[in-house]
Amino acid sequence: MARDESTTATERAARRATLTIREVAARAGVSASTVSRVLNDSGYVRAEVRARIERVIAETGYVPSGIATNLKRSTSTMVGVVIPRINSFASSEITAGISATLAEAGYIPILGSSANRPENELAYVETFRRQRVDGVLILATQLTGPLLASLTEIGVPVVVIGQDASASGFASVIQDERRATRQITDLLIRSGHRRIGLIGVAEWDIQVGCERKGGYVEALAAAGIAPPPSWIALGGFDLRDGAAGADRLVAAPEPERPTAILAVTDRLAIGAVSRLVDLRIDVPREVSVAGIGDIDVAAVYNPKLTTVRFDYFGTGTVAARTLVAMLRGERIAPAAQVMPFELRVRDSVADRKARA
Amino acid sequence: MARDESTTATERAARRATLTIREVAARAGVSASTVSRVLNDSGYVRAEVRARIERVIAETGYVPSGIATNLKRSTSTMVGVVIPRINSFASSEITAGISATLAEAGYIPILGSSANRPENELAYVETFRRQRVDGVLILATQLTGPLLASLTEIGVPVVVIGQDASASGFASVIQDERRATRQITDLLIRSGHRRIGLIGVAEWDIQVGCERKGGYVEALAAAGIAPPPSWIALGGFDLRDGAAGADRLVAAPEPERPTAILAVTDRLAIGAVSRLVDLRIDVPREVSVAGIGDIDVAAVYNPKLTTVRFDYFGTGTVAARTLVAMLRGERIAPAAQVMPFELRVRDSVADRKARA
DNA sequence: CTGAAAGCGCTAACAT
DNA sequence: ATGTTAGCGCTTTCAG
Repeated sequence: MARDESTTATERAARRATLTIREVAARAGVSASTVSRVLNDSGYVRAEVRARIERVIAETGYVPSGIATNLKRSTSTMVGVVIPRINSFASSEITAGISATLAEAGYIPILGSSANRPENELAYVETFRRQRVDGVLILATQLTGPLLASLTEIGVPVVVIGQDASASGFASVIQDERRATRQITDLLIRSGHRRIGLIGVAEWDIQVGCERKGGYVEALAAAGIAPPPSWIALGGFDLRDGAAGADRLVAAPEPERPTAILAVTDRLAIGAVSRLVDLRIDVPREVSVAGIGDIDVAAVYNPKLTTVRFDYFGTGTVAARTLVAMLRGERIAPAAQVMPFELRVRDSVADRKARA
Repeated sequence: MARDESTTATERAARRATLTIREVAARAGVSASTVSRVLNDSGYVRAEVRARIERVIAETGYVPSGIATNLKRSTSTMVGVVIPRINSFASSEITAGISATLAEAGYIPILGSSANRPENELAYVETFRRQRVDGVLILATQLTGPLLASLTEIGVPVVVIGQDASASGFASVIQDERRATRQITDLLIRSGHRRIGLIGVAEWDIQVGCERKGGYVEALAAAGIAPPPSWIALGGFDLRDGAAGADRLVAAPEPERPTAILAVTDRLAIGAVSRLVDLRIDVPREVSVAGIGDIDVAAVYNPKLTTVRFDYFGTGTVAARTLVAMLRGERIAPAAQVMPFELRVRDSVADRKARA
């Protein structure tokens, strides 16, 4: 690819002005409509003429303007996707699932990564509305009133991920956070633990903050256990927050010091284990740790992490498929589809009954 | 938000047909041009008239069509982003950096996740071209001839990430893969290791497959070491590939069995360590392991992984900033910007000299 | 300060 | 089988 080094690729290309369908038509000696017909393979075109047009297209490298087509057809083949943080395991898996499904159906995702700021989420939805996307997929931190209003007024199909917005009229794809958390907490209880700490996150996060904590509390309550405040450490989503949580829980006064810790996220669990190891506290012999999510490294962490698996990629796939169905005109009830989950019992939880 | 449950949010919204600027103008008793002026805050509009128009806009919830604006102005405020696999640590960090920077500059990313398929990469670039994006950011698996041609012909600014395409006239943002790998290999050598195995990936991947392997070979050569085939295990990017690689290297005949393993990726390193642990081989006492990349869990893995840190988020930021500068008309030379890296010495590599 | 007119690049009746 | 015409919804001279 040796070239004139004094110009950039971009400069070279810029010299060739972008062709229009009319210019292609002129060069082929036909009208624009005929070119349009071969472009869209619609209507009748004599084989000879079609060949001539195709040759001109090939020679000139003409690419029709999607913008003009969109304006004319009043569709855009674009789907707006709002994600809180693209650089997290769950979000990126969901996005991958969405992207694959959308691509297959001929739609292209335009992405808004909101950095967990509700105001950004609203701003992206507004942007999508201007850009006249054909549909919206949203994984929102918080479904605030204005956001819901904007989603309603946008006037195109919307699928909400992660939160049940069916009461507001939106098809939703959700995880059963509460039940999953309850089951993993039950597992800890069944393993003979009674003093079970929680490393959680702030409660403005509906799923992870509220639902998961709720599941934990419910499971304990069902076993007749009422967790004292010293068992609960709330913070952010960072690995460090996991470490800080471990510090806090382990510092509880001896009679109530937890023998097991449930972290609402695998990352938090890993942060916690790492800190416990630093503290020379053996996991799981002295303290058991369980996570939630089953991120990829959970299975190869040392010790291998006991957790509950959510199928994030599948969640993205299901949401995108639902949207595509709506886009095709199928009438989808505004109900919530609940994704399945699965306990993954590995090595980070010890059975106290066996020892007792 | 109690509502009539028999209709979806979408259906309710669909009843309101989308307004046009002309309808807004009619309601405000002015012409479309005047509405356009207030929309874009251009030219003069009497305060009273402006207020009237703004009221109509607020009441009707009118949102101008970005598509029409784009067609008229022949820009799109959209930037095409091609990424091999959105659901990987490095890619998602890069994308996050891109997304944040682009948002700040008023551009919105449209995303193509190519699943590591060169043909998809080309297809996305073609799609971007049709959609008349204002610029392209591409992290390609392979910069094939057709891809390069397409990027040249697209006629808008392009920044290539991860590979030096400056010879083809493209501004590029790259990591110094070879030098980084060479340095971490040197670290292993300085720690007293002579038999150093490599867990690598197939060589169609330029950066990770070729460059990193090259750095490893160079460092060994400089130390007068010629790695026999039994030291090199090539595979994919998966955690399992790391485990498989560990199996292979550890099975080398005793006199040449590696005392240290360099995995070209932290994930591979973690997969390898996990397998070694299963095999009851102590890391780092019996076998040292180092990775490359410094993914977030590297610092909290058990043992903490010695690796080299690349700033992926920053890479995305720099690439996006470069593109934005080009978009603003600055003349950017088609050169490669090399991102810095940093050795991260932690606990997974043992010093053999100390013991000897 | 405001309106009329032209047109961005394409498609889709409607003619022929 | 092909061309003509009339816009899609907006912006932007150019007049007034």
